[in-house]
Amino acid sequence: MKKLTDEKQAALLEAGIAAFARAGFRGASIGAIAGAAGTSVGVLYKYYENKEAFFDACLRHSLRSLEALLDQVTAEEGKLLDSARQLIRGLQAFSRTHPDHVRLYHRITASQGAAAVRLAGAIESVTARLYTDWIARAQAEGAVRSDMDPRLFALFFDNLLMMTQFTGCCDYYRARLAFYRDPPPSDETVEEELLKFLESAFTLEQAAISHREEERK
Amino acid sequence: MKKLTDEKQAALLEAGIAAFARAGFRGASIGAIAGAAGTSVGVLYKYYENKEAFFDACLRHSLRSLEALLDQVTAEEGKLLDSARQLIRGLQAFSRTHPDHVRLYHRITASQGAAAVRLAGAIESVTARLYTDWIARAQAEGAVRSDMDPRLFALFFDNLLMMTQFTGCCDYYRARLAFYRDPPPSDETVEEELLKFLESAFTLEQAAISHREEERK
Amino acid sequence: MKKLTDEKQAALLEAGIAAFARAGFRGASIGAIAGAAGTSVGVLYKYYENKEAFFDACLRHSLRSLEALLDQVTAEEGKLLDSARQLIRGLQAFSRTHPDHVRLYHRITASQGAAAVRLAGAIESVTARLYTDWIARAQAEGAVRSDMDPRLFALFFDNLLMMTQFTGCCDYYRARLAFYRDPPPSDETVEEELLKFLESAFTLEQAAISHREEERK
Amino acid sequence: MKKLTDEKQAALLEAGIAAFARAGFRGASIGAIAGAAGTSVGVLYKYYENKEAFFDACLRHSLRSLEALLDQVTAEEGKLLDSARQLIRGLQAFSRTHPDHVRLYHRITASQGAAAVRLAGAIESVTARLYTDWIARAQAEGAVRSDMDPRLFALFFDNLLMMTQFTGCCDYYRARLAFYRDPPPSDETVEEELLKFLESAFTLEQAAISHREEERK
DNA sequence: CATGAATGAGTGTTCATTCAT
DNA sequence: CATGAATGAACACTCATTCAT
Repeated sequence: MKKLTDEKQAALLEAGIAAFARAGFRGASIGAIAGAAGTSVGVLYKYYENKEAFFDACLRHSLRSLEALLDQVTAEEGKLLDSARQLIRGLQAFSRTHPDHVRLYHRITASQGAAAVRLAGAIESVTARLYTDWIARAQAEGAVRSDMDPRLFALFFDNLLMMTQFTGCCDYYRARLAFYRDPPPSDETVEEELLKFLESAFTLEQAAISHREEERK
Repeated sequence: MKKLTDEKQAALLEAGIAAFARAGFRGASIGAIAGAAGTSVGVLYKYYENKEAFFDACLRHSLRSLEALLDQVTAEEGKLLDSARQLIRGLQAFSRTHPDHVRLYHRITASQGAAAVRLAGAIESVTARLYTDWIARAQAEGAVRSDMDPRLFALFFDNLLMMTQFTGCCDYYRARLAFYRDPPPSDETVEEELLKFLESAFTLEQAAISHREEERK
Repeated sequence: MKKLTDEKQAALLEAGIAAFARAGFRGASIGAIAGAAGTSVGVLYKYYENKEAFFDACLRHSLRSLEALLDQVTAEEGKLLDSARQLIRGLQAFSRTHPDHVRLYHRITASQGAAAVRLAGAIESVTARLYTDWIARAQAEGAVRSDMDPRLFALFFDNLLMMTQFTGCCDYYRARLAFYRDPPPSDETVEEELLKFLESAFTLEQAAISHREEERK
Repeated sequence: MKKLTDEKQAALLEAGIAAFARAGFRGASIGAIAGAAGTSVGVLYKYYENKEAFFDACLRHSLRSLEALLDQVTAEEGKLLDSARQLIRGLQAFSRTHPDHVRLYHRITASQGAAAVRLAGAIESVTARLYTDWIARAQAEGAVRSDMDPRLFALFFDNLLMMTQFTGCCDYYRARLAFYRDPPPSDETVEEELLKFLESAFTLEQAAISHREEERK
């Protein structure tokens, strides 16, 4: 009986994620979600106080799957760019298998107020420390330019990863991509080019400095 | 009374932008918007056929201010990074003065379906060409590494700019920033570090190649 | 200036009659009526306290044109059936030239409450007396069967005239006619048959009585 | 609770009939109807897609009771005037027990456009054939004058029945009746006089012809 | 304990009515 | 005195939430 409950709960959350991702908070209907999950609205309201609480639960559920992905990548220590490559591939795969989770994640970033702040903490506290550590360690090893703030570079790194993920799932970003490259590039091409971008962004301090000095003359 | 019309119209659009940014298309209430603008629903429906038409008008109004910014930057031809600096500063200023416009823009990117595609066209067709041209020209001049796809690098460039803008306005991204740097960096610091990031990402092909070759050994 | 006002007033009433006849009280729009009459809503509200008052005025105006028709027929004294023929022809002609007036008249009969009672008085007090007198006089002259109540026969007579008129103008009754005769009969045929119907209804007392007595045996 | 469903449904339809009869389609308020039926708007919209669908259901409900009456009269074959007497009595009783149904029927006859035509078909296709057949058969049997168009006489017959019914229910027609007979006649008197009227209208061809010929001399 | 019918507050939208110009 | 923009009450309709079964 308990297991049935867990299954129902998972079904509700998945149905909720799909509905909220597709139609947004207001556009999604509690009745339709309960129906899609094979239960009734009454059950949903036994577990969750109201629509907002259920939405939060969907978000948290969605984040848990992202966290699982990150844990996997974090486990294997390696060179910064190798880890980045793993991450990019993992996120691209995740986008293909769980597009609704990504779309919902994107919706989170649009929410305002205290809830947004709380949710940001749930996922970003991990990645921020992880990426910053990666870069700081690479910096200490001399593999990455030293005249930069590892925390902000970690942020830029994360920014590029997030946008790459959104571009794979959200209609707007997909349409936008077509303005840059039509037909759209393969996952492999994006991976390759993004790594190129990151590689030279992270390295090559001396040349950068000399380049800048030349310009100033 | 006729003189007031223009002011009222602007007030309606600003109130609409704020409301749509906060609560999304369905979540925003026409009555509340009219009230916030100091008018009545009837006036709104004199100008706009329905909620969707009003939403479109809000978007167009919002885009006009962004386009004005782009025009300004486009006007002054210069080095890629100088233009980038202008753009970053402009967007940061825009985020400070029109946070709701940025939030609304972010909302749009979360929408699904045909509307999202249409909107992407309205906004991105300009920037995609602009950035791609910048980078391709810089590449031709030898100021930018040649072993990259200018179109995808333009996309990454735009990605970083968009995220920088969102970070200045959206609660989620602001909270996220705090995990990377608390207290948050000043606009100037972000500008400086982002330019560093871009500069080395765009330049220094040889070093990048040699660096990669060394790693492979 | 006074004349202009009278013209405007007439234009308003005609526009109102057309609109109310077509769309009913709620369906007709004050703004559209004022526009069709070439004036503004303000003028309408100078003359009439509200929509209901204006509707009443339209009804009264509509009745005045019917009264004019009746006065004309009443003027020429003659045999009952000759007068009936005049009346039928007059009403048929009126239906052709003023269909909206007839439709509005039909709407009146659907209104409820004190207003309906008041309006009934405006027109029916005339016809009731007129028809009753006709029949009573014909009865006295021996031209009409004597074993009937002239007042109720006058009512039946009026009923048939009203329905004939409505059948000429109102969509429902026109469609209904098609179930009785398709293609619909000409005005002349209706006139002829209706007179036949009335003629034998009014006359032939003896035969009627003997016929009834036979049945009872 | 399920048992209540049928009662509530009937209550809704009756409340709807009363409201539509009083105020017309646009004038009647769904909220007020639901309130009068002792339920909420939500229930109404569970059963009916929209106001129009509910209006149609009210009409159908109303027509069912009329059809039941007609079926009853049709079942007992008999002399034309006996059937007419049954019909008159039935309609008078119907007017007493279901005045709102009759008022609604009268409203329908005032509607314009395609809806009116459709409704006319739903209602009149039955009666038109029934009455025409009656009269044609009576004509063949020699019980009714032969020099008339049975279809138009059936129409006049129906006209008189309809007006008799309306006179029992609609304020306007009731007030009008008072101008013909005050105090108003009993149902029995109306029945008696109307049958007299119909009887001689339908019969006595020879006398009619001779009467007419005499007049022409 | 699950269900889903009932509720009714809230939405977009219209339009009679007012009143500043 | 005419105008028609502004008002806001009222409507059809939806859907989160409750609770009798």
